[in-house]
Amino acid sequence: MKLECCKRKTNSELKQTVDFLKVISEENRLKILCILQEREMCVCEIWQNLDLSQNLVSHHLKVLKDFGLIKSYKESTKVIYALDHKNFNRFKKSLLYFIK
Amino acid sequence: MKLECCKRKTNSELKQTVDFLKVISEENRLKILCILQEREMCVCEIWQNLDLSQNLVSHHLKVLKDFGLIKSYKESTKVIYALDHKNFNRFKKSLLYFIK
DNA sequence: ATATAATATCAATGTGCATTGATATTATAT
DNA sequence: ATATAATATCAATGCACATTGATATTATAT
Repeated sequence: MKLECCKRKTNSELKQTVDFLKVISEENRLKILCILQEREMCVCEIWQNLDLSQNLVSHHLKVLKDFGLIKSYKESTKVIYALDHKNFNRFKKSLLYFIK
Repeated sequence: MKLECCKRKTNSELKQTVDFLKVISEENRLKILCILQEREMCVCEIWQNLDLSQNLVSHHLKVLKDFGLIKSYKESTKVIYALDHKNFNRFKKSLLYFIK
């Protein structure tokens, strides 16, 4: 019989956790999350803290947003990004179940 | 001026954390770590809990071992793998610094 | 000596995904 | 109307890495 962490039900949660890990295991995305833990920020501010092309920053922000780790709203020409604390905490909690 | 988490010194620790994340963001490797949190095990036992070819199990074990997350010793024809708790905890702690 | 069990290694293939360069969109200011 | 600033999208490229199939190694048992 398989161990608890390899059973079907647990496994689907493990897959979600793996997806979370894949999203945050990219240097610039982890940095962005790190940055947004300070406070919400517009793209240009985030950009200043990284060494990336503008479109690449945009791309990584999209990945994080699509996964639900950050959210955004417009303020005139700027777009402000902020952590989605609720989801972020949910994924962190899930992760800690697998790496106790 | 860049934020704390984007400064040079912090950044090198962030890179290590990213490498850790890359290693554990593979479904089967995360499972293996999960399994070995129960107790140490030989390859064939680990194998029974996964749905992988033998050589692929071997490959993932090597990745985990090279990175220092697990260690092994021989017992006649078998090879027993165990968590390297010290390193594992070190990386977990590092990770939690970036995703508070 | 030979066979078998347990594990590791190696070369080849395929794929996901970060990166790049160019262009589009949206909103404000003149 | 036009220009500029801020951000997003798109197509193309390249690379890291998981996967596969075949073979090698190591130790025990007969």
